[in-house]
Amino acid sequence: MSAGMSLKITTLNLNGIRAAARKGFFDWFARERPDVLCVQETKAQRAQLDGNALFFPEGYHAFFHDAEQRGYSGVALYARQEPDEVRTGLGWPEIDREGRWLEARFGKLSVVSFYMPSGTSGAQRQDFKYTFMEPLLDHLKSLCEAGREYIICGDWNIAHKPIDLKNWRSNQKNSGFLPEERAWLDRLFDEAGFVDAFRLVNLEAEQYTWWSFRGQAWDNNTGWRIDYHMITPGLRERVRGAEIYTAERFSDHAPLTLAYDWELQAG
DNA sequence: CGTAATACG
Repeated sequence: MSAGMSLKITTLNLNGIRAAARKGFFDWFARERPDVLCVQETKAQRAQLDGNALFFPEGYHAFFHDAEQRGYSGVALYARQEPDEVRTGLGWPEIDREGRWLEARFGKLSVVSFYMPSGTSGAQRQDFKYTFMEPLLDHLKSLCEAGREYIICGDWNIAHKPIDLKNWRSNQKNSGFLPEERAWLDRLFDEAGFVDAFRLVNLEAEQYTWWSFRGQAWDNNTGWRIDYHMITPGLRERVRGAEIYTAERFSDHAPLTLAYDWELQAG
């Protein structure tokens, strides 16, 4: 019987870390104080943030994996405890130059900030997404089998089931809810063994994490659940609370926080 | 419609 500590982890696609900061995101972060914060779409280079204390909050170690292209993509991770090791990228140049993967290792637990390519801008980017998904599934399988526990947080850019978006009927031919993408998530769960930690503890409808800026999507709650904590099966029994924070709006996504019954090992 | 640079989501 282990009465472990609670580990609180938040993920959020910021749609620009500087814009999110102007909207008060770092005030929320300071109030909420998760143990680990995973963010995506920083849309900034490290050099554009250096020297601004806002982006380096007291009590946190900050790590960045920027895209080569200015103002584009990029992920980051903030941790109260210093990780034993940080790995940026997957070792795949096509993906790594877009800054989409950052892993922090704490003992036998890894926390990843991940940003799946979007296919919404056209066929070329959808092909890029599919071309990446194929080897990624094998890679995720190997992670699941490696004897470590993983919490892969981020914007996966795929809604899994009709319950995960408002207008599922009209979106079946749109990127993010294509049958092939949904089947890939099925394989992530059924073959690789990953678990959608939020869905494990919350079975309600209309639990969205993204709303288009266009029209009145936010006001009408016309959303999609495309941000996830994907966890290895060993963590299944350790998921405690789950919350999507919508009281304030820092970007087109909402912060997704889960608590785990887990104590980080001292480095 | 929004971020951040003239593309991408």
